[in-house]
Amino acid sequence: MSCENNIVQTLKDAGHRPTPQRLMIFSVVRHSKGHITASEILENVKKSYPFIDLSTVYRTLDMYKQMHLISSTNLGGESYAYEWIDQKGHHHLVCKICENITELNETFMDHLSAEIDEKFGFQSDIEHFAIFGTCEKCQ
Amino acid sequence: MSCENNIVQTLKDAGHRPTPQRLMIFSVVRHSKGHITASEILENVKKSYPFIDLSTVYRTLDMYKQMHLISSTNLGGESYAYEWIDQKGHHHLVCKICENITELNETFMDHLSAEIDEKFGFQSDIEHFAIFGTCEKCQ
DNA sequence: ACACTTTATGCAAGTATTTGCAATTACAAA
DNA sequence: TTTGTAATTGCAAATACTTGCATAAAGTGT
Repeated sequence: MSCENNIVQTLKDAGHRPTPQRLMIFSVVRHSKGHITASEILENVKKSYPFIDLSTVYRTLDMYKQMHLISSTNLGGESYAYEWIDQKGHHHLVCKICENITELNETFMDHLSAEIDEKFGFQSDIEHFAIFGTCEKCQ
Repeated sequence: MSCENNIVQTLKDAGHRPTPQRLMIFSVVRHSKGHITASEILENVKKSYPFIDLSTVYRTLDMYKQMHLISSTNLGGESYAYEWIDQKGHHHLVCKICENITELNETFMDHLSAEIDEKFGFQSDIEHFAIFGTCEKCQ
């Protein structure tokens, strides 16, 4: 999948229209370092196109999510964190005491995924998980 | 932990007051078969005490959650599903196509938990997880 | 270019959940 | 019992996200 360069084609192939709003939202999420919230996306897109509505942002994010191009995660804050999905999904350990977030780029989830597929024939979409708990320092 | 009979003592031990509202909410969640939503809890409690407010329900659920007495899960619907935690946490496989939910009472998550603890010294609270994906029939 | 069909957008109103605050209640100390 | 203090409640208002609907834009055929 050539998500990087060819979002227009990717959208068309999936039967969706490559509207300016969708491309702008793509661009903001794609070039944001790490997580970004829906209203941050809105503010960013508004710099180039002030008339965009939050509902369009949410609808577009939903669409990209269904296409597995972005992930959304509840990281314990008040709003969801969105992120462009690169090659390997990644996960987070969120400490409920100090609120620190550790990245988990390992293949832990791949094992789990494989086990679930084997036992239940269920293909899991584990692209981005947040696991809550207590970190080493705070125990 | 004697969650079943002695909620009053459990609350006191944790430094919380066993108010009528909290006991009623406990009772509704404890005796509900399976998942229940915040507004279902509200409606149930209102049968005995019509003046209770939704915010009290949410605050009480948060408190029980922090005490690890209940779990809350986004099962893909519009509102969160709450559930009393019994001995063993359990998990769900939610099919995004047919929306069917499979229970996952196995120890899959225990392995994962142990691995994370080993590598990162991070104690994870994995009591109730929902894993989204595609079930066997819908693939 | 023109007309036609379908999809996507913006707006306004809705739902789920959270928060601030003044009034009330639980509990402990006198 | 009475009184004082801190926790808890209900209410109202806020926030995050979703949905319905009329208009506008995109894609297709002529």
